[in-house]
Amino acid sequence: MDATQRTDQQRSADRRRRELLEAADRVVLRDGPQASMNAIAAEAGITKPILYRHFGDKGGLYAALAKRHTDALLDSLRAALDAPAERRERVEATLDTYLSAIEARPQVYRFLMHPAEGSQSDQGFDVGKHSAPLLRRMGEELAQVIEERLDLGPGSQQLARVWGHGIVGMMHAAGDWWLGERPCSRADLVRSLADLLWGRLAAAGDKVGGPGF
Amino acid sequence: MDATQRTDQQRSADRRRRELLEAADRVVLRDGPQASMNAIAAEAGITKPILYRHFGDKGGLYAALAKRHTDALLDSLRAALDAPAERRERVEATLDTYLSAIEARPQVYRFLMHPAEGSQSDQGFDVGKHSAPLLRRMGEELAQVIEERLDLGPGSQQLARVWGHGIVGMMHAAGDWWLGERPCSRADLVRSLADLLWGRLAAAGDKVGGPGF
DNA sequence: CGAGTCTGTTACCCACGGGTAGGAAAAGTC
DNA sequence: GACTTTTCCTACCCGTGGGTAACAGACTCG
Repeated sequence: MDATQRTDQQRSADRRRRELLEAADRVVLRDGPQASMNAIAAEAGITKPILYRHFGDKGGLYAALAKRHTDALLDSLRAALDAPAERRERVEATLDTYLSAIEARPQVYRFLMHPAEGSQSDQGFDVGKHSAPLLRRMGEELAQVIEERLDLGPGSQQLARVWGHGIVGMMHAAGDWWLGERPCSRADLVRSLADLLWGRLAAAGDKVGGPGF
Repeated sequence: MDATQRTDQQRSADRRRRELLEAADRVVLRDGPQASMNAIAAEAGITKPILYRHFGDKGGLYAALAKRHTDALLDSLRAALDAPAERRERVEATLDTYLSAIEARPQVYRFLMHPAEGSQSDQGFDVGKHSAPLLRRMGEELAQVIEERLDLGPGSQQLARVWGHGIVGMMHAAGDWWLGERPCSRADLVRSLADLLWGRLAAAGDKVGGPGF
């Protein structure tokens, strides 16, 4: 049990771990949030006990998996948010980044959004609650960016958080619906959402002949 | 099997059905989307086969349950949306109506939002897809109202749908987050969201000293 | 009274999914 | 080559949950 041996073992263990996570990825990509440990083990070409040796239990695997994707997506979003451009442009870039991601791997993001679903033994305590599901994390992250950069007057912190979560929810729901129906191009969707955030709802005139909205 | 007998039977069957639905309600209220047929039968004081006689299968019960609440909530929302007041006031009333509802019965609405979760035999076809879960229906409904009453110029139909789903998602996510953390009063939340829809995001000035957002 | 039916119950089937024990096999060790 | 140790797989346990078959009592009707 000397040092070099230790590192060798750890190296191989890490490699294995990565492989397993990638297999899990593929399964989630195919089965969505319903992915079972059996299926994941099968996909990885190994058997369940190994999975359990590596991740402890299902929650552990899920957490590892979630962390991976969540971090990746959040990095992309931060990049879009930090680009040197006008505010509107950056908002559009951020929306587009998110939509591209869910478009490329819808099942994965369904899994990330609702980590609790598909589990039956986790009845007692909701995994989603303490694994900080993607939506919450994105909301908080966005809130922070807003609060940092915008001058919102008194109560700005509260306001920023509400907006953060609200905007993320808007993005998510619109994205979900759009994925299902594909009623327009991604660019159109981005523009429409940005328009909404830019106050076009309040600015629009009442339709002639009808009761005002 | 003459006519009056038929009606008697039907009457009693209907009453029973209502009782069962109310029991199911209570269970969902307690257990959320994980409510099982066993639990519901127990709560109703009867046994599973009766449930199955009345609703066919789990999907049937879920659909009936969902329809009930969905219709009720949508009616409230329509009422708020149709009130004789200014646009901003009506938007706030609608937001407040929704938030009151989820505040009163959070588990029920978690169930309505994600009808697919907690089911294991429905793997093949997603119940949520054809039972038009609450979020989608609200989105479409709102889209219709927007499109009917607002003059949005060319592409108004598309725009209205995007906005409908987007606003509903915003409401939902913000509501979810708010329920979990209670960072402010309902009224504050309503005002903040309305501000967001009114374009304060675009109108806000950059914070002095930082990079613009 | 006896035949059919409606209602409800018990008791079960079956599949699934998380999680683990215990033995086979492979790899290192003297 | 025999002995230990580690690694991994087979085979299973257990709880759960949807769904059903088969039986038991009430009620009707001839």
